Amino acid sequence: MKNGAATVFVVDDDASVRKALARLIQSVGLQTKTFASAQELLDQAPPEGPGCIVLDVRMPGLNGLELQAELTGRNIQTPIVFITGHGDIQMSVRAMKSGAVDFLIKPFNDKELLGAIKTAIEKDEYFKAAQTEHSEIQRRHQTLTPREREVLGLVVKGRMNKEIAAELGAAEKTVKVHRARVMQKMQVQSVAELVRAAERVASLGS
Amino acid sequence: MKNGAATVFVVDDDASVRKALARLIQSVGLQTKTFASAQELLDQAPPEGPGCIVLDVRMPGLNGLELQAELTGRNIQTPIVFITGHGDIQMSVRAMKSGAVDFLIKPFNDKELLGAIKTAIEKDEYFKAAQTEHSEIQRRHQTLTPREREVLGLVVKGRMNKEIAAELGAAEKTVKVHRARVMQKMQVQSVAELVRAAERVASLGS
DNA sequence: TCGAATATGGGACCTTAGTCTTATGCGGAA
DNA sequence: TTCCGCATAAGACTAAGGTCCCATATTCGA
Repeated sequence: MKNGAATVFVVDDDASVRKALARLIQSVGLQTKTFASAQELLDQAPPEGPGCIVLDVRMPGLNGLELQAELTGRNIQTPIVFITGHGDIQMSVRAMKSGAVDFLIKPFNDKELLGAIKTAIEKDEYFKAAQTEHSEIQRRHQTLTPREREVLGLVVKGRMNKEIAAELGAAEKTVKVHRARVMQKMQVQSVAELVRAAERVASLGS
Repeated sequence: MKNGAATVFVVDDDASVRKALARLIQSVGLQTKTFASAQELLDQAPPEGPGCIVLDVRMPGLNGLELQAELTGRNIQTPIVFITGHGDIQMSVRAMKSGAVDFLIKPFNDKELLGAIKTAIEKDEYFKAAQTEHSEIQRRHQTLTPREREVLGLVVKGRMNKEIAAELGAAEKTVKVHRARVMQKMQVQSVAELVRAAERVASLGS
């Protein structure tokens, strides 16, 4: 993975820790942005490129877990690596259940952290790629008219044109017209591709 | 979910804890089986119906994490709820990263445990259902001859018979024959269904 | 009120896919 | 050697899908 373009967002209220983390992370060629509090990160626009968040659990103001929840609420799923000096098991379990990539306790060795960051960034890259593809298909699906969506639904269920016509109370000819437009708008050349595209639309709500 | 038929496997080296857990779990109508050690559980045949494992981390012999790894190695993915008196964060994180449903520390309240068990059983039911369907499709796929598999691959890519014929160096007529047999053996009536079936085969290796 | 988007559908054709029957060649197992 | 599974394929259709061009009706917003 070309982690070179990735950015690691470091959130810790201790300036010296931020500095040390930034130095370590930069030493492997990653970009860093540091924040002294959860709020500072939230005020930032959501990141563009791939990246991850390295987050201290205990901080004044919003703590790490609260920030994680807030990000989830805003539908920002940048992977999070927690670090902490004084954590407990409940905290770590809660963080992991909420999807954290790792939860490290200080002092941790550099390799551990860098390994977790690498995993997190790869996860983000993978997710963002899937996301991009998915939203493109979603966009196309939204250009369909209601009737075209109905036809699409029945086509991907394997119905024949005549069956679709019967179910919708229309002429087979009309179904063909809708169907052709669906293929055009979804930008697919075959039923097989159409089925795959439709599966992805279905997989994340309409 | 009809958790009524589900079985909870309790593994703890302390007989009094086993007894208490069994009583609690049975009080909500679930079956229990208790084991004094990881090895005892492993000696048992893998469970048939839906269920989950409630597992103490610290035990003589194989500990909880080792048992989890061993089960994973044997491809048994019954969900695990860990409980512990003396755990640390590393342990909990490792358990969660390996897919544990929850990691509770004693003393926990009954609702917490029962909630985790409920989640775990639902997960198992969901997984087992998907598993069953998947292995059926897999079974059908294995009845295909090598040539039929090639044709299947190209059909679900959206290729036309004539294209498939060209790619395989065969007559279009022959492709039609293979294709018809593929539809029969995979027990589908349409290309749409075939694509979906093939996706599932592809999703878990050949 | 007028044009754009939507849904409808006929007619004419061509291309693909599917079915049924029949048949050949090959290689391995009994 | 004989039979079976596999791959091959032609002939003769039937049916299903796709593509032109064309035309009508409704609705809705500018």
